[in-house]
Amino acid sequence: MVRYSSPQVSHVRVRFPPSPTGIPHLGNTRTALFNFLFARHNNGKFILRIEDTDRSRLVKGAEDKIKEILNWLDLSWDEFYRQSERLPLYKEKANELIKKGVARKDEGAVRFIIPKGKKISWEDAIGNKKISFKSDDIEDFIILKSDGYPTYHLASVVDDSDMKISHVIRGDEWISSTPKHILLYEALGWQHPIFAHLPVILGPDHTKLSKRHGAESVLDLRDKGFLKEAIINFMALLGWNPGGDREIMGISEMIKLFDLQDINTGSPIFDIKKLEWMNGEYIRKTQNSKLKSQILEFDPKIAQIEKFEQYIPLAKTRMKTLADFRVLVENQKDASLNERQKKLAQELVNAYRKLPEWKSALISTATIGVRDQIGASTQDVYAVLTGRPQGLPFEQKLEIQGQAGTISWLEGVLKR
RNA sequence: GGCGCCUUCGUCUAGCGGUCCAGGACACAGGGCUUUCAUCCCUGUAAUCACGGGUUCGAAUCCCGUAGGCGUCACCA
Repeated sequence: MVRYSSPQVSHVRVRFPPSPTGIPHLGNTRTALFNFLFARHNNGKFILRIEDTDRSRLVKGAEDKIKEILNWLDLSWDEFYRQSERLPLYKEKANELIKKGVARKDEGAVRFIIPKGKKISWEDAIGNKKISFKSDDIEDFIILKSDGYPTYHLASVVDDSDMKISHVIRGDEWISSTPKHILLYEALGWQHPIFAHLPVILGPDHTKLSKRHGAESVLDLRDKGFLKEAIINFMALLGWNPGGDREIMGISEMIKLFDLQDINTGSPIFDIKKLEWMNGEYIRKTQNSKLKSQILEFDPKIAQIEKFEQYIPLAKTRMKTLADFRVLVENQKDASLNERQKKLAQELVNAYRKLPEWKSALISTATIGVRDQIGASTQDVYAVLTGRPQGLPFEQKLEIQGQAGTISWLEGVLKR
């Protein structure tokens, strides 16, 4: 089936509105990604809005972390707002609602009055379905707290209108709040934006993502050695399918293909195995020079390993994450050897000393010769040479490591 | 419990009434390549399309129920 890019929607303005009460997890970050993709696909604006209206739950540094995540992933925003700086606007609207008789004072707070016997419905852009609620099932709710700050409901409606948000793309845990928002839009005489409620990502235990699931934020994944390109690609494909069998896709390709119509209605489950595979795919297709800087950025101390960059082509096909590089390149110093392996080490030292030239072909024949002469196995060779049962192709690794370095390593092994 | 959303291999998904006794990817198993481990290549296991009723010549695809899962019922977002 031939697929075409979906047509552009005009005047698209979307927002990502995290509350600075913690570090966004993968699910929240994917919501940001989808908003970003939608904005860029339609040549619209992507707005970052900090929803800091709950003073008691503010976490210091959270806002910086949110920005760090978006910046690292290159999800750049076009406009920035902070709700705590817009208090007069919310207060004004709350008062307007009181004057209209649709809100009332309640112990220092302001409560919105739900009209009776109304049916509230909207067409949701995810799954193209109509969702409806009865107003009688909803209770009067607070819109302005006694500390003068608005609740999410009032603030988001006022801001989305003020900022001319065209599409509200958010997690589907907001579905049951949406009728409240629609009622507010109506009471204020405004038209509501298009709603798109994304199924949330679940953990392996089929419940909401949480700390228990390990890698809960993109920053944690980054610290484990995952590449942003892989994370973005993986997150995008959780719940979104651009059609066909395409899996490995760059951000520009995603922007070209993104369409709310292609987002699934069911909740996907986060499976780190697939992310690991995808990360490996990205590592393999990254240019060596770029991989070098990524490894250095991830683990600056790698620079202390002599000629480390020469190992990159060898390590590339054996890495799932950037963290794997060190393990591949560095020998295991405290491995214990049996008698046969010690003998192998001794004979190897003798053989290596006699080599006229330190080249992989010569290293290889010498090593295999000793191995067979002693009756050792290839696993023994790796155990002796690296301290691990397997590793980078030894003759190439040894050539890079150098004759002197290799011999002193083996002598160290023999002293244990 | 009320209200709402969801339901195709273990997982991500394709599928929009016939070409599907359901295709791809990850994971897993076996094989090839190979001086290790990988990469790469091939093969395989795995979904009676949650279940039960309809509609139709024909349903994974449409309709209705049931079950299960998830979400939400705060002066949190």
